[in-house]
Amino acid sequence: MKKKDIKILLVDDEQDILEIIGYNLSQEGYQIVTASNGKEAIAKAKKEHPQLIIMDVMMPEMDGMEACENIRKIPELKETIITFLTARSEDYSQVAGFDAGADDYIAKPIKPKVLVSKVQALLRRLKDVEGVSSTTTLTLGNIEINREEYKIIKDGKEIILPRKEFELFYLLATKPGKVFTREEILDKVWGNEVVVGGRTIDVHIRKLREKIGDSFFKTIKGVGYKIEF
Amino acid sequence: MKKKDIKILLVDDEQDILEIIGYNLSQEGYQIVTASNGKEAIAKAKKEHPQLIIMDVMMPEMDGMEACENIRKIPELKETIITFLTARSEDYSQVAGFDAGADDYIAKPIKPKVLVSKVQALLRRLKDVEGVSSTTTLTLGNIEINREEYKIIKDGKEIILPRKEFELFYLLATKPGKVFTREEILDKVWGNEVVVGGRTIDVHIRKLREKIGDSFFKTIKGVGYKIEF
DNA sequence: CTAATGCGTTACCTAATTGTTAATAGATTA
DNA sequence: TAATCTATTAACAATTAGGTAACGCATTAG
Repeated sequence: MKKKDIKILLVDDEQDILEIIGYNLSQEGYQIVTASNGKEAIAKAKKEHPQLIIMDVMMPEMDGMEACENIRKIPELKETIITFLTARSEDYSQVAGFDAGADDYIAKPIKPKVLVSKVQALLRRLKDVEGVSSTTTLTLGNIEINREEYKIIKDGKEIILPRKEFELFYLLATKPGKVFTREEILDKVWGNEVVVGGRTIDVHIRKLREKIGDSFFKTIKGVGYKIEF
Repeated sequence: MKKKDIKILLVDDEQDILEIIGYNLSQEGYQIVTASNGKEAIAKAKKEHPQLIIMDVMMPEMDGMEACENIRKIPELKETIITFLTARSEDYSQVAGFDAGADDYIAKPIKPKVLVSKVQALLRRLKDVEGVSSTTTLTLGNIEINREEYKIIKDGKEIILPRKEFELFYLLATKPGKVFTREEILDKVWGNEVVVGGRTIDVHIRKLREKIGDSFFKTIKGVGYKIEF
């Protein structure tokens, strides 16, 4: 999905904030729709079907929480990402927003640049959904890989892997059967600038074999490794 | 909250009254539980967690006042509305009832219709609390988190947490199992421009481990923390 | 057949990360 | 205003992850 196809609904009772945030986001290429209270927000959300709603918590007429609850009840907007804007002082209410169905919250004041990168991060979630890996978990045979919880479950047993091991395993698991060359692995797991010795990958593979099971990992000599289920 | 999810505990030593009131309220769709004396009332209250208790003042074994005081001492029942049934003559006891922790009283005899509307009015109070400020408590296993009072109840014991600790705990508890990265935690609990030292999160986690129990908190090295029940 | 190459394995070292405690300044409350 | 209580930091301890060296084994090219 291209940026210009993405519609963002901004809801705040302060005109200034709508303008500042709106300006910055539209500079990035997003389509911006605004509303200045909860009721208006619901109406616009219904009409415009935005992918993302950024909403102040404290507003006249109908506050953000209530509006959020209402929006969540609209079937077409189930997939919409809702994030709150909250003043830093009222911090506990931030967390409270989740009950109302919010996906995230952002503390005010926020620098435009930070906001933009936050929005991008939030929308990435959306993209993923439309792309390939809709779920956070990847299931392969009797093994379940949960990116969110950073663990894998094999035959119901939970195995927690250190970062690098997890990433290596995850990489291989994204395309079972595909052979990943050493170069490819280094590139994706270690990053392209890091230089490590020649035995590093082997050692990590070994640890995975130990923890997950030898049989899953296949060495293709002179080429690299692959995973098989 | 729907009517059928609302549980009302009726306490009176006269079987007739239990039946009449119980019938009328269950016709309205409420769930009814009964007890015929104070002791039984406490036991049932503990077990059933009613939202509303309607209790006669004069009863054998243990009277309403005493039962009320006892019920008020049970943390999980802090939110329960207790109302007394009193004979019109003994009006002084009405006032006394508030000391015991009662929220209201109803004069006997009362016509069923009047009673029903009273009950509805009382429950509206409850609804408001749960509606506007969204759910007050989050329950996870044997731990109940009460956002309004910045405290948690574990195995019936109340633990009061300072703000930051509470927020951190609450954040983790919103998604048990999910690993929250340090970045994420800082972002949500401390806010996006606050800069704190590297050990701050650890220290807070440590305090939580101390107060709530070590076993709930899991460190994923190189990634972050998560909570498990 | 033998050397060369590539991979597997183990043990170990170091750097990074987290745990713990105590001290201090800032908030809050009585 | 004094008396707590909180949040944060600093300093140091403990732990763990990541990486490497060294060596062994297997395969293969010559």
